[in-house]
Amino acid sequence: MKRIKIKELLLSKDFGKEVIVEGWVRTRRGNKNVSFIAINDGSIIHSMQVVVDIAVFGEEALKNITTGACIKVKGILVESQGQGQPVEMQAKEIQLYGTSDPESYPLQKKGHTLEFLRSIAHLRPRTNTFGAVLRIRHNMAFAIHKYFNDKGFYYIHTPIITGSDAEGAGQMFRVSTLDPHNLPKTPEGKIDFSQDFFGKETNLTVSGQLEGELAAMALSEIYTFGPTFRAENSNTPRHLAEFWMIEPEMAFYDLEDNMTLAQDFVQYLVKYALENCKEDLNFLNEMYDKELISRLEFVVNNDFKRLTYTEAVEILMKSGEKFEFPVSWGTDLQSEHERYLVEKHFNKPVILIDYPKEIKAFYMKQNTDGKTVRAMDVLFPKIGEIIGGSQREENLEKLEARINELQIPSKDMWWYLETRKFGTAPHSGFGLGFERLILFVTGMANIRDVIPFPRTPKNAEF
RNA sequence: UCCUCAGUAGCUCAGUUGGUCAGAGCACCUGACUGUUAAUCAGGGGGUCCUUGGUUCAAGUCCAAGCUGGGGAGCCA
Repeated sequence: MKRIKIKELLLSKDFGKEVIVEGWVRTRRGNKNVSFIAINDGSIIHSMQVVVDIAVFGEEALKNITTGACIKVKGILVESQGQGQPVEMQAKEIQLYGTSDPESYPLQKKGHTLEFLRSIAHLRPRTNTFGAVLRIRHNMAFAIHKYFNDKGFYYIHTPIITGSDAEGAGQMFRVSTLDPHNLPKTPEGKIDFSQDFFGKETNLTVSGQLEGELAAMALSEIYTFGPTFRAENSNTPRHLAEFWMIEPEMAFYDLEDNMTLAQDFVQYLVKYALENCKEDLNFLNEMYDKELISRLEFVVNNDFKRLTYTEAVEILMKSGEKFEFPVSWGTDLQSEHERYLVEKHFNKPVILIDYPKEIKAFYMKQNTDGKTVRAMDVLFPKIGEIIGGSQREENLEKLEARINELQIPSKDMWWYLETRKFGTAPHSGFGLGFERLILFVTGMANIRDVIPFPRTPKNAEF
């Protein structure tokens, strides 16, 4: 007889049927005559209540069935006599797979702080909160592939090890097989990377965008979805050193098309969560954020406000709001400015476009005003920037001029520039931080609580 | 990296002007209870007061440095 997942059994009406469940004990309680075991197998947030007649099993047999233990139960599925669950199991046989010393098992029946759970990341998937977050995370990953597949986008695997620092997006993690205690040196005394594994200096990727553009110049509409690494010493609830990013890149899309896709994409994902993760969202709504579900519904049902950077600066200057940092055209907007626009002025997600070229990356399409570029940032309540993207500069001369202006070493970028040389095309794309999406969908406050094993400065445990 | 707050039992925390200050709740263990729902009730065990150094007759308490964590900022996704 095969086990049946608790998710399935809780919906079952096969009362009187003999079934098997396997899972981990959440709690056991009761008295001299009867014992109740809550067993959870992670298939759903709810546990199965197993009712044990102590006269049949004996107290000794139940002694090791403690919180955290793993057991197999064969029993009869019955309608629950108690409140709180529709069905329960009357135990006939119990097999103990693994004990769990209650003295040292760190998870209790009572709630723990998220900070403490981070220190036991190997066990926190066994909590209701992380079970919910991890199931939602899975559903969002699946929905991302489904969305793009249904739209005819192709999934491209861009390299994780890169030989170019093209984007210049902050500090990178070096990839090397050189012996750090005995580094080969060039005659000039510098490290001789020609002797390294790849014969050159290599790093972990900070973005798959440039390679994504290459694929879009052949397959029209593509997306990447992979790990991304930033060695920035960022200590905030919104940054990780290792995170996952989705980067669609589309030939023949202008910035308007790009914005339309970004909004449709995010709304699809949030709607997917509302429809497919109802039980987990209800739990998070109840325990962490009473406005979570209404906020998700609002995002699904309302267009994002689109406006230019210049318009945003005017709104901020006229707002009368006292900002810590003054607003002026040409400087990047501060968190407080973005929050004002999203949470106070428009009270909905905002897409800002046409930023000053000085504060944006070299590859963004230059506007005819000579001052701004076709950039877009999608700003969300509570988490700020969730998407950053742009229409790309497809004109070779303009792109090269910008590269020279910024003194970007273009030696390693010949292949990128050749897309503008051979059959260039208008195209656009954006990057969505996967964990930031999960933050928004789950209502969690810290990005370290939406990835199973967070990598942050001074922390690579587990 | 900067600003700021914190670190005392397995967890969450209290600990006053430096002088019975080693404490509480929960968890755990034992017992009671005829169906529990974070069960309830009674009892019990449990400590590197983050680390190092300093001030003092005396430091959980004051000072310095460091480590770790939270919040805010910057960088960004």
